[in-house]
Amino acid sequence: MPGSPSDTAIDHTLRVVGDRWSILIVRAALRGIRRFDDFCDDLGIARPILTTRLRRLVDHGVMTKVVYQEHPVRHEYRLTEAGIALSPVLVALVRWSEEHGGGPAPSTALVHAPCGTELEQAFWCRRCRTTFGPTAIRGVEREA
Amino acid sequence: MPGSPSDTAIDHTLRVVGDRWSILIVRAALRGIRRFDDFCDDLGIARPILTTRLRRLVDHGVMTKVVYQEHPVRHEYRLTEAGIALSPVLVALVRWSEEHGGGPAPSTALVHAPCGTELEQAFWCRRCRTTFGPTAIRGVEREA
DNA sequence: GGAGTGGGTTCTGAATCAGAACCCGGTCGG
DNA sequence: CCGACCGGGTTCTGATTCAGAACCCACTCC
Repeated sequence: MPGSPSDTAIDHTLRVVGDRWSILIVRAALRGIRRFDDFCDDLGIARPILTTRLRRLVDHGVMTKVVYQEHPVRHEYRLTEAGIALSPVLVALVRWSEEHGGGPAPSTALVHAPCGTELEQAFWCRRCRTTFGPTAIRGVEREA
Repeated sequence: MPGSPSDTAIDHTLRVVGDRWSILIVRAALRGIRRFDDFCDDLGIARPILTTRLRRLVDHGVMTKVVYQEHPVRHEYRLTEAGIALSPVLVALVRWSEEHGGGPAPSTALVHAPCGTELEQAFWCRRCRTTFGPTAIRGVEREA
């Protein structure tokens, strides 16, 4: 239901994060990882690929490269607001992995920080003040 | 915040849908596309790649290949329940594309079917009965 | 029996991936 | 002041994967 033929916005997004590594990099960053070598170790990604992925993410405003000390110059990579805004994608993927992905169960659960209850992800209609599932979604044409 | 180092469930999922095409194929399927050539035309994907992607999606239970007529035998590809359950990922991606993706705005809006209001996607805590954003998420270790 | 249709497979070359090795500026210990 | 080390890369090399065009085949329709 999202979009019409050759709707290119999502296509553009997938060019940025639509490979096996970028999403995992964002996920690692959400867990607090910031330094080149830590990404390497955590993800088991080859260094050259990490280089290109980080550069691409920076170019597209998902992460920023900041100097955290001079003498010697050292950088770290942080998520921007836009990067943090990818969380729903991550959460949706984690959810789906748990329920349908097969493979080993993840070792951590995602919870609502204030109360510790496992979170749910839902579609929300502000007019009806109700949550609903994917079958209640429709796509409508929007004027250009 | 999702998961711990080398949490392989999401990794496994990304091996299935973590390329530029699979997600777009699922999106097309959600729009009602079912036949090989229609996927080709709609997505502008090369045929051999579509072949491998469809096979992979079928192998992993995201889609099924069903015969919709004999004489001559014709198949179509439909989403399974698991495939439909990928909607939140799609929606999250579309949302992010609209807000942060740059590129052209999508031509369709996603709405709550019964009332036609544009939908929102949120995290929901059933205990607190409240929605919240990504900054209120925490990951906790789960016992094996 | 010739054209058309659905659903592919087989060729090519180009781009991308993965890993190991190397590099380079700076700092530290002796 | 010399060698080892660390963070953050780049450069090589081969194995996959991508993309596109062309081809194939069973079947139907005219």
